[in-house]
Amino acid sequence: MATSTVENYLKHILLLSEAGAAGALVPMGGLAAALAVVPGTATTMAKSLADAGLIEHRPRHGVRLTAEGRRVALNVLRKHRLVETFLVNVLKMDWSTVHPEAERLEHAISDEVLDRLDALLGHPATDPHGDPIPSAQGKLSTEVHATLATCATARPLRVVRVTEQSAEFLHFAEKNGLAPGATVRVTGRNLTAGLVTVKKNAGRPLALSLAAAGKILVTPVRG
Amino acid sequence: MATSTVENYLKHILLLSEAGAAGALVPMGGLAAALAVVPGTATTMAKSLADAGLIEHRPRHGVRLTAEGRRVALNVLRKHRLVETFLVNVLKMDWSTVHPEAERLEHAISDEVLDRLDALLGHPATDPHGDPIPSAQGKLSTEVHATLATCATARPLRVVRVTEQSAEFLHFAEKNGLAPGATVRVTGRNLTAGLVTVKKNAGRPLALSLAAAGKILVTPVRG
DNA sequence: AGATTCATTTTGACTAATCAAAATAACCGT
DNA sequence: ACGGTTATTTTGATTAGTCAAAATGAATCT
Ligand SMILES: [Mn+2]
Ligand SMILES: [Mn+2]
Ligand SMILES: [Mn+2]
Ligand SMILES: [Mn+2]
Repeated sequence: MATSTVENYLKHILLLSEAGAAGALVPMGGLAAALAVVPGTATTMAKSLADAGLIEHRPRHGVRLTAEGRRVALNVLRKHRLVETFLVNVLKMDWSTVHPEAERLEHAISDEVLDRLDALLGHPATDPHGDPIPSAQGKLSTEVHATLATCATARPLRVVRVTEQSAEFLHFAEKNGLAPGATVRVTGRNLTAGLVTVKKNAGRPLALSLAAAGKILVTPVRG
Repeated sequence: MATSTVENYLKHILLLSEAGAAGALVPMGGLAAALAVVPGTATTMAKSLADAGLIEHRPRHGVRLTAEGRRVALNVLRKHRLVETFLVNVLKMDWSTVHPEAERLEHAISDEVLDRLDALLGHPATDPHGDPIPSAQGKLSTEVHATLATCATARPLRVVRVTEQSAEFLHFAEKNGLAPGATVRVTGRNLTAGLVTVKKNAGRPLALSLAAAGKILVTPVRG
């Protein structure tokens, strides 16, 4: 069985490669940063993961998951996101606090428990943050969404995902009605000032930095 | 934070000391066996737990939990048994398979999740095996029960606890109507042959070894 | 009491995971 | 094509946890 450490490396390689261009190598620097280890540690680990056939390591360039590594990573990610969903939907925990819990639980639950959680929750497609939950068959939705920093202005939008796990940001998003499911409109965007203004249906306008706006993924409201 | 290893050592010291005489030292041999490590490993660990103030180590004699060690051990045991209860009552898993799951989950859930599970389950007093769940305040029921090997014969009894976690034995107990809640009577007991015969209300008699019978704890049926 | 047995501790070695700091290779701008 | 900047890898050391096997102490049995 893969250790928690190995699972974390694989999961983060998956997340970083999903974030980057298709087929691109994940550089060691980014991986080390994501795992909060020093670069040399990531290199050492990369060598051993490559020996185990879980990743492909192009020295000095980066790493990529093998088919087997991807399978393991998707399983861990599925556990992570289903656990978050369970903690919020069943235990009624706040969506801003469940990430660190899931970070540990993802390594502790069996596939059997995973399946039962999935059934209990009604086979959800996304977790409380709108992050897609890999299917039992290992399919991970790659649907690409606009963000408050890039979407069309003036038209009504539905928030579908918040790509940040810090409690601070999640609290802020919730407090300001920017949690998944909410409806908003972008009323202004100033690229040079790096500022985005949004408005809730009947609310006061809210200003966001481009960086913050880029973390709120939206889709045009059907209608 | 205590590592999983430390938590396991403390939990097993607690279980062994509850099993033995009050105030008695837990010998290293038993501890090593319970943890499935070689005796030297247990000794090494005992020294470091003693340094951390979690146990008292009388070299060549055994170990005992300090107040702080007991507090940690009870918290882990509470997590273990509440997790087992959750897995059986909510996820509908078989009582014979939940122990190994809980063995890992007990180290992964926070006190926050623990409290919410406890509330979700309605503050249960015992887990699916009848094992008492330590209270949030750290009280562990020490109620002592008769077993099928020691109880009065002929009179109707209620099974209250099964003190074995192997799937084999639990399966056997369930298949033969000896799970907690069941009603039985001891129809015969031959100490020299080491055999106990029990009968379910309207069932065929069942023969058990004294060793097996000693693992089924019972209480006289109120009437 | 003395010798034997048994449990416990010690010693030396190993694996997984990590860091600090030095060495090295790739990249980039001129 | 060269030199400098930056990312990556190497090297040497550390910590937690473990085992095998030798050494030691406690207990038991004549
Ligand atoms: Mn994790
Ligand atoms: Mn999430
Ligand atoms: Mn455990
Ligand atoms: Mn139990």
